[in-house]
Amino acid sequence: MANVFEGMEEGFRIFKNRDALSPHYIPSELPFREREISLLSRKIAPVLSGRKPENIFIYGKTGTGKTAVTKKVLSDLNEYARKKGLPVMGLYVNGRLHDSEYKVLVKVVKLIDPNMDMMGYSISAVNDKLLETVEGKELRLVVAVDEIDTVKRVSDLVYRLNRSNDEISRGSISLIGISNDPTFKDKLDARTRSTLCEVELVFPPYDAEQLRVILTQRAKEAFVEGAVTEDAIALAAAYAAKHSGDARYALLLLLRAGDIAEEEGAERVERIHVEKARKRVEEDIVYDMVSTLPEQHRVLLLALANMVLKKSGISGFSGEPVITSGLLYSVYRKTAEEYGLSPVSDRWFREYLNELQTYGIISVKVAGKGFRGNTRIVELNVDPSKLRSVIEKSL
DNA sequence: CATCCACCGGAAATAGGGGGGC
DNA sequence: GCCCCCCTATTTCCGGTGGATG
Repeated sequence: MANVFEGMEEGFRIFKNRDALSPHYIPSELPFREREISLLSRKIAPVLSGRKPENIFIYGKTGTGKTAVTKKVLSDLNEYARKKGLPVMGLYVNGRLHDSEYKVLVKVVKLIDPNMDMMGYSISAVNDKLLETVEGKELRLVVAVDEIDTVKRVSDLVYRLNRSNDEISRGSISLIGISNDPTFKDKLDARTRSTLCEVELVFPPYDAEQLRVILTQRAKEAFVEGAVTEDAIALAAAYAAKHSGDARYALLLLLRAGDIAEEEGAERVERIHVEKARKRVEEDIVYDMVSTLPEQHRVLLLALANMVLKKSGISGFSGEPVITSGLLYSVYRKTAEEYGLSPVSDRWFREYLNELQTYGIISVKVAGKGFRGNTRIVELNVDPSKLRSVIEKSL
């Protein structure tokens, strides 16, 4: 019998290193972010000479390089500190995965020393452990909390970490908060805002030309030489520029175009593959947002998607149907029951709505005139039919 | 203009899961 | 194993809020 792998390398004539296009890949060079990198590192640099850096707030739309820049700067910081033998540590925590003051603290302790797992201990025990460790080792920490807007009761976290500096005689803890929600800063109370936002850094979206350069650079790493045309790259860049300059979208587009070219057995990635990739990328993005959500959130979204598709709602001024929260709640209840789930109370439903809004999947605004009282109108920010198919598959 | 309605969101109460100490 | 502690998710309770209604 012939070797089962016979001829299989044929499939790899498009990609050389597919990972280079993945959203998690951190390239060694970040074009058009030199200014941000140098600003951020300069603001952090005092930590190397034993002073506590100011807290930093980073804001920018998705796919503007906030995470990549932060990770790059932190990893350079760690490398430099290791080389010089300095007790300096840059830590990265994702707020969506660690969405409470408690979870962030536990994660920070675990990042300092992977053997320390404080899960289950009281928050004050975790905090004491953290302070004791920082003081004992004279650690100077820079803690970056990505997607900080998804952390519940952020102000408690910011306040606690900041106050820690007063309670220890040696070492320090500085914060970097990262958010893509433009309203997040306004939602903070004045004291938290002035604490967290001592320094602010805004990341602008990329334009089409910049995206083209970024894609070209990544394509060099990702594709076999000559396996992608400049045309295809330019088109992907143009689409992404329209998509609010989102580099992640651009990379995903090229990745999917490559997949499609490979599936079709094409020699190289051309414009047509980028065109075809668009649909799949839209689904990828919806899937990304939805797949990690709890069941109840998905049911709620399914109910909403169905309502949008059926256009069954209450008519506003202009006569076009709008979906009020109360109406959505009753549809959600029915949907939940259809799937054999017990629906949550209306109070918790409102909490879900707010969470989904911070995730950016839906928008909620007060109805105002034309509607009774504090009624809010819910809008879906993604394609309803794609959302429905993704959720139905997952339930 | 008083009252009603539809919903908002804080606070307290409750259930449950993880963990230590003995 | 039992008891108590802490965090988290969820329910229950309830006092707003602001436009609609008569």
